[in-house]
Amino acid sequence: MVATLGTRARILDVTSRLMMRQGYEGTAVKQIATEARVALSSVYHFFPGGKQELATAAVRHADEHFAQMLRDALATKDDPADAVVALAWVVAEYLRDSGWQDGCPITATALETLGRIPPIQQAVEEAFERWRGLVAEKFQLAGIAEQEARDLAHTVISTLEGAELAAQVSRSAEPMTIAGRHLSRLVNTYR
Amino acid sequence: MVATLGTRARILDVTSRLMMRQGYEGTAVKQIATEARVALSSVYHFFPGGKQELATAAVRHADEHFAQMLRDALATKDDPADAVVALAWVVAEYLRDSGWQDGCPITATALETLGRIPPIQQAVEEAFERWRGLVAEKFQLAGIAEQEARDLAHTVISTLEGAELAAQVSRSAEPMTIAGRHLSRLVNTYR
DNA sequence: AGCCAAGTGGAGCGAACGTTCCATCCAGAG
DNA sequence: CTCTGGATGGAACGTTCGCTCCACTTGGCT
Repeated sequence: MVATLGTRARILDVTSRLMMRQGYEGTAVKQIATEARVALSSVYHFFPGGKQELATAAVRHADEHFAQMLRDALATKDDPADAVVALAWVVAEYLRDSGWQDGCPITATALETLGRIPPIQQAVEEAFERWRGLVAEKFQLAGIAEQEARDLAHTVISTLEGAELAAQVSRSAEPMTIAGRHLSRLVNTYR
Repeated sequence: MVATLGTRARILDVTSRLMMRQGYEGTAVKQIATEARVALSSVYHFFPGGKQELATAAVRHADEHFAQMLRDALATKDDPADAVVALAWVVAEYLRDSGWQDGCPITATALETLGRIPPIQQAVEEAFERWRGLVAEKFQLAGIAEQEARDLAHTVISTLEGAELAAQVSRSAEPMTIAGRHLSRLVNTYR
């Protein structure tokens, strides 16, 4: 049913965008319904588990979307150090284009619900694990040993995550470009 | 008036702790008053600007507290690479001791209110700037050039920030220890 | 044509939200 | 002792929250 998929997808899109900017508690179900041009009852029709189920699904939705962005950015360069710089650059563009309003799509929701809404925390954990996996895979293909590649991926994701926040707060791409430069330097020490 | 100072300080302590764990929207003024064992009217007596003024003050309060922790950790080692490892270690201990519930005291509030409550955003910006300044100062004292020290401080704070989140989500100190190791390696490439 | 399930619209629930108001309390100044 | 102003306790405000319910419309099947 095309209309069904369209409506459901629209709800998820709006939810992940709003929760990215306002967090979990700061986003009302009514606002989601309004901005998605959908009846409030439809939200509960598609997500009978209510706000928690909706938020969990939105985290997974954003996870896939962000992972695709990472894949595309990593694929533009063969050299792992160059790829990391490209990663930082793509993310920086994405932040700037939103007027520094958008950042990591799940961080705000994650921080608010940590230890209080387990299904959301698990979805966040899986998202981070997937993103690290993409980076680690790139490093291994470039000849970096498995354990080192995994550890590097940890730091790459952590650093980008923190730099995103710093860039948003200061409304400047500088934290991202600096992070990209330092990360590529770090990666280069492993070959 | 000792009691007055005590009450005000108690409100700020509770507010910063609650907002760290639940964010801005997720923390009710009534809950703050209850946990601080203070009358609700007292909260508005000390912070006539309401929740926004209270949150702004709480961010500044947490800023000072966290800065002191950074200062202490940095002072334990002379070598800048060792100091960064100590930093990561101290933060990791702090996270673990809270059962992975506490993290950076201002990140959750910052993300939720970005671009929507300017005074809070400014307080967050000043906090990050202060923390970076402490790290940069340490690097300069160790003979690293000013510009390089400042850039490194950017990445150190960003990486620790991101690693904190990863550690909280995965309930493991591993992201912090990996971050510390990589950051010290990065710092060592600058001498 | 008749039917059934998917999806909509809108009213309404109790609870919790931020905030206000004011009577009261109490320590220190005169 | 009285006076006074900072601080408190408690009730109450209008609004919004997440969520439920149900009559209704709609589009694809037999």
